[in-house]
Amino acid sequence: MADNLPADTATRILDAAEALFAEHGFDGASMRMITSQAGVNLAAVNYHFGSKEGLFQEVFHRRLAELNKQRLACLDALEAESAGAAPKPSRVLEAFFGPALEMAADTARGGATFMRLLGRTYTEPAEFIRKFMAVEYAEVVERYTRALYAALPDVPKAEIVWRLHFMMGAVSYAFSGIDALALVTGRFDDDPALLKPRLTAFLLGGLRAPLPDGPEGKSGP
Amino acid sequence: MADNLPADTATRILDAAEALFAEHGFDGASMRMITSQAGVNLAAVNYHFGSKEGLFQEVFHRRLAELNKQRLACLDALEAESAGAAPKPSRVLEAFFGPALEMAADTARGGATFMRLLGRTYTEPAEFIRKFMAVEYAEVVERYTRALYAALPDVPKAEIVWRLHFMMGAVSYAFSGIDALALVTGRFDDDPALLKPRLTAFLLGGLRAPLPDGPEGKSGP
DNA sequence: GCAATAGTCAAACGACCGTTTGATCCGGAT
DNA sequence: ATCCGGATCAAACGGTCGTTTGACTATTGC
Repeated sequence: MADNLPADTATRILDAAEALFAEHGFDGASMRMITSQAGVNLAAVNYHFGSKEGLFQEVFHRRLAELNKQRLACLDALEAESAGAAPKPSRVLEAFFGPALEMAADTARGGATFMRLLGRTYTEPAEFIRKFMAVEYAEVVERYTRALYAALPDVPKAEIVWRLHFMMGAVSYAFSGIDALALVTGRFDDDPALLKPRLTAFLLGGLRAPLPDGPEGKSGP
Repeated sequence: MADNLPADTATRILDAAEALFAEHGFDGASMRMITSQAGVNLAAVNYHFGSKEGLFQEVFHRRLAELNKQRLACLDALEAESAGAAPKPSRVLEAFFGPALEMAADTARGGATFMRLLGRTYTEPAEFIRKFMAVEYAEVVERYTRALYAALPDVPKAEIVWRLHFMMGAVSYAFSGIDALALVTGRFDDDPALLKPRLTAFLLGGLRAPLPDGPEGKSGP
């Protein structure tokens, strides 16, 4: 059951917890499952992370800190490149979802596992989870909503917030990837590398869709 | 803790379970929480539903059977109306997501609660859940994918399946509605009745988006 | 060489889990 | 009046949960 690479005890716990939380959820993955898969003593989790909740938070912080740092760097580069002018919506979307999609494609270092976990965690309303997710995402969401406001001046801001909401739903669902559909339609045999262009095309179409009530309002270029 | 309306014992259990599963998940909602909220004896669940899993399945079957019956009826009506010709994509989408959105707006009779539960359950990979979800959805998905193939002859079938996948993600995420975003951007003060036009506009934009790789392919009218 | 510290370990803690049991109640058929 | 089956009930079952304890080991600083 132990990992191939011994590594640090805390790291082995984080890796095992990431995989088991993704598969069974927070309540469904027990401390004994986690520690035995990590090949460490049961008490090690409480020693290194204080509690099961502390472990859960650290599993997320380890990945999200890196992911959101990349997202901010991408946006910085994009804004520097188009000095002063508003970047195109497609570029903003790519800056936001690109790093996540790359992480989702990284099956070797556990990125894919984490994105599955992230996808299913978005829909879990446990309070301690919502709390630290809000903290972890605060800066990124703030910067990107402002970038989208500038990129889509014709679309009302409230509409943009909603659509960002919808987009994150589509993405996290694509990650959690349990394929409720695939169970019915038969498994996709497609190359998973095709997910990125397909998803971004879909998201961009939704982001720039005509406004609901009013006339056949146009939107981005 | 007991409900206002005494009603049938089995029904009271189903109502309480629906709410508690939505809030805490399958593992997080215990039998004792459910039965005490329903105001019934602990053993009543096993007597009426056999097991906790049986209860969970029945919570879903009660709502999904009705929901999918409506969806099939909507599609029947749509196909009868446009005799022979392929219905417009927007009409197909409305037939599919309309009943779900109406149920989500029904806060009085618990429909909204169930749709939150449904949203978070899509991302839970527990095997017994995936099994009966596949059974429950089989006919509806089969009929609607065929309808979308006909409605969007220019879009490759694989692409349509993917996009249906993305759309269900956006919708279920909108339902689970814990508003990971709202935590950061501040709560939406908007009328929840505006969700339907906003969501359908977004979905239609995504469904008819230009294809990813090839030329600037057009799609539906 | 020795004290101090960080890490690991087996074992146990009380609490809660889903399920089962057997007694008890009750309305309708015999 | 009696029996019967469905429904409800308090109580208990064996297990598993997250966490804590206290002893033991290895490493560090002086």
